[in-house]
Amino acid sequence: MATIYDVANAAKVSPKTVSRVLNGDAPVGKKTRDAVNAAIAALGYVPSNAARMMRSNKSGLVGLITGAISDTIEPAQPAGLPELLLVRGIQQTIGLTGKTLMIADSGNRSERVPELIKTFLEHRVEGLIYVAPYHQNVLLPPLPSDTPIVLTNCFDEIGTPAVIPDDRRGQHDLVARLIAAGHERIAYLTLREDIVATGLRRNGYREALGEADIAYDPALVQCGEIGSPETETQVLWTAIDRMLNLDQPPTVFCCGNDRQALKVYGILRSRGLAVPDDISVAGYDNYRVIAETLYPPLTTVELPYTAMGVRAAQRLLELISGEGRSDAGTDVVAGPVYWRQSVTERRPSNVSQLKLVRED
Amino acid sequence: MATIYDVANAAKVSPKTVSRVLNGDAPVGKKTRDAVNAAIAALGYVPSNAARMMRSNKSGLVGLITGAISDTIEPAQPAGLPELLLVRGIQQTIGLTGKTLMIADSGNRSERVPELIKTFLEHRVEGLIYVAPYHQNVLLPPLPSDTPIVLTNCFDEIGTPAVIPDDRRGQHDLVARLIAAGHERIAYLTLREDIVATGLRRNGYREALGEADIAYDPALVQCGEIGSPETETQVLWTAIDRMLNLDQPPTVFCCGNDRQALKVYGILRSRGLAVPDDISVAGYDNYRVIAETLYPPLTTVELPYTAMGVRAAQRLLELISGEGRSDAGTDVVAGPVYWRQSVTERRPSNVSQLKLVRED
DNA sequence: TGCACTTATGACATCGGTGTCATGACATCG
DNA sequence: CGATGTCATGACACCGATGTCATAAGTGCA
Repeated sequence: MATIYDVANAAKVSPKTVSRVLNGDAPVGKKTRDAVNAAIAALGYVPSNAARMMRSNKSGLVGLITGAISDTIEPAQPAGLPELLLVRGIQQTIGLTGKTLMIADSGNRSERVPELIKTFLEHRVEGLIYVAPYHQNVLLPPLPSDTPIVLTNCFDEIGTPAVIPDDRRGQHDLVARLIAAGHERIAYLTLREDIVATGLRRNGYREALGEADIAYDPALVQCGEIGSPETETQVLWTAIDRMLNLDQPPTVFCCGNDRQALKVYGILRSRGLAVPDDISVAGYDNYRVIAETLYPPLTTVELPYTAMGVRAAQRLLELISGEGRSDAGTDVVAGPVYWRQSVTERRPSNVSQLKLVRED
Repeated sequence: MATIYDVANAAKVSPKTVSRVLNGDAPVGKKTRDAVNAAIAALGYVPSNAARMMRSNKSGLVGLITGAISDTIEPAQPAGLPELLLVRGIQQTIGLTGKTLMIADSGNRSERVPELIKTFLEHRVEGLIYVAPYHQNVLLPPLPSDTPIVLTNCFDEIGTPAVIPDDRRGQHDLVARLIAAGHERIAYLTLREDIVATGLRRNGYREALGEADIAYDPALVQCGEIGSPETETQVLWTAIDRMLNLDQPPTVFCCGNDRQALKVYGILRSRGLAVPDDISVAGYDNYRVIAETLYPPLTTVELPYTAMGVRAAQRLLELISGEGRSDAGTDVVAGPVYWRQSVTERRPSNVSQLKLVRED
């Protein structure tokens, strides 16, 4: 690969003059400049970032650590793709600044993370972003204090800058919207109990009910994701069955995610129930391939991965430029409700009538 | 950030000795080594890759150019995620070698590609991988001859090393399997005419029919993806309708991809047809979130993105190490058929009976 | 015409590592 | 006991850019 000296020789000038042409930091005579540019083109010269970095100490690199790309060789969950939207948002934002994103993958084995961080530090990245595959609590090894880091889709307990989804508000807004559409018996099929989102979303669900003076009925809240993936359909089937046989059965099923909603569509139809004429269904995530493609399209809440990625990258850029504060804490990002045809609009007027009837 | 000189001073040795401890390229006395390691730990020293690279000319970097991460700000296609499995396969394979992957994103605007290539060359990447979001023909700007490149999910007409999916064989194997299961009237809802895969897959479809001496019936092959995304459901509905009203209606619908199959499930059920009892459905891609979650689970062919990513990375590594040949042409990767409950097994014995009946 | 000033260019040191070669201290062997 | 070889270590140059400073040529103004 040609160097700046080769170019200087070919153009019969000093290396420093070539440098000036490249960076435009001092005026260069037109004839000289043309000769240099001609030499650069003829030799196919591309300046070396490494040499440049040695003097400037600016690498122009941002490191991204994720388990999202290859969680395992054969991912247990068939989902596990949407969180790549986070990477998309980050890449878009970082790319705009002219910096280059380096991606490393922990394969979701946290013991590999320190090694990846070391590689990034060797490349003198200006900042780091850590992306978790789902909303969770993490604990990362300490970093040198001059390298900022932003956690994305996760948080820790020492106040590291973080960007997480607003699970409580998402579920709240969806349920509030269902209530506005006239639903009162709102079933909720949750995700596994041990994930952070489940608790937050149930809070949102209860909050929305409370605001509408609807009593919380534990019989309407069941986990739809117990046990192994193989038994999942059976678990769902049983939970749905139980709820449909209640004295006051639900008029709508809220699902833990759109994938679960897809399963619920199939189960309900196998029982001869039409969506939404006999029963409404709502999801979570706005996983578009499912939500928009399902027939009828699925009402759901956006899990705002792309927006979170953008926000995380912005925060990191602020930290790098010195504007941001590393103690500014956690950003919570909410996503909108997408109202589609999987939920019926019952008339609000009917709602009050129903209430009256029931109060008789 | 501490340098090797700081460490040398702290350990009271020469920088070269520190270098030897780091790289183990020459024996170092135990006491000296311990002192050096202590100094490294105390100062939090991390060697600079840039400085290292200046002498060694080995960057340890591989560049990946893709439009797959952010095709546009608001992707027109709600799909556009599975091709990230390519990135996953590449990352896995590159990561094993200790090299670091740099990712840049063209945002699917090809005019940005030269700029991205330049950035990578400045970082002196050892090789490049270009990933297309779907199987297509591309034309990249020329590269310096000492930087190898592998095209993935695309190819060009000048014989650049490439890895593409075996669309013909995938569709062939699926149809052959359907025939083995006793199906003869096999409908085929294709993707858009202008994409490479459509032609190849139709060849595979015809080939499989030919091998079983089943006549090709153009009435059974219709494009399911004409016009805008909004009208897609309508187009599908019409195509399905037309085929179901044939004198000899199909017993199975092959879809252009799993997403289309998901739509077809909904349409068939709305017409009161049960899958698979009344009519069978097959997809393409093995997009697991859909194929495994659909009820009943979907028979489909794998579009072997992860395997292709692995293969592409392997080929690049061979080229970098000098083993591979840059004129070895195009690798075609086939994926297996996933046989699930969306297709009925008709008895082969019945098939011959049916044939007899028809020949009467 | 001479002096101050700008413009265009080059010489040289420097960034942080590593390759090459030299050197001093021991160990081994005839 | 001296010659030879091995081991541990250091001095120094070099990789390819760029910052600093010096200098030569040209420009404006008194």
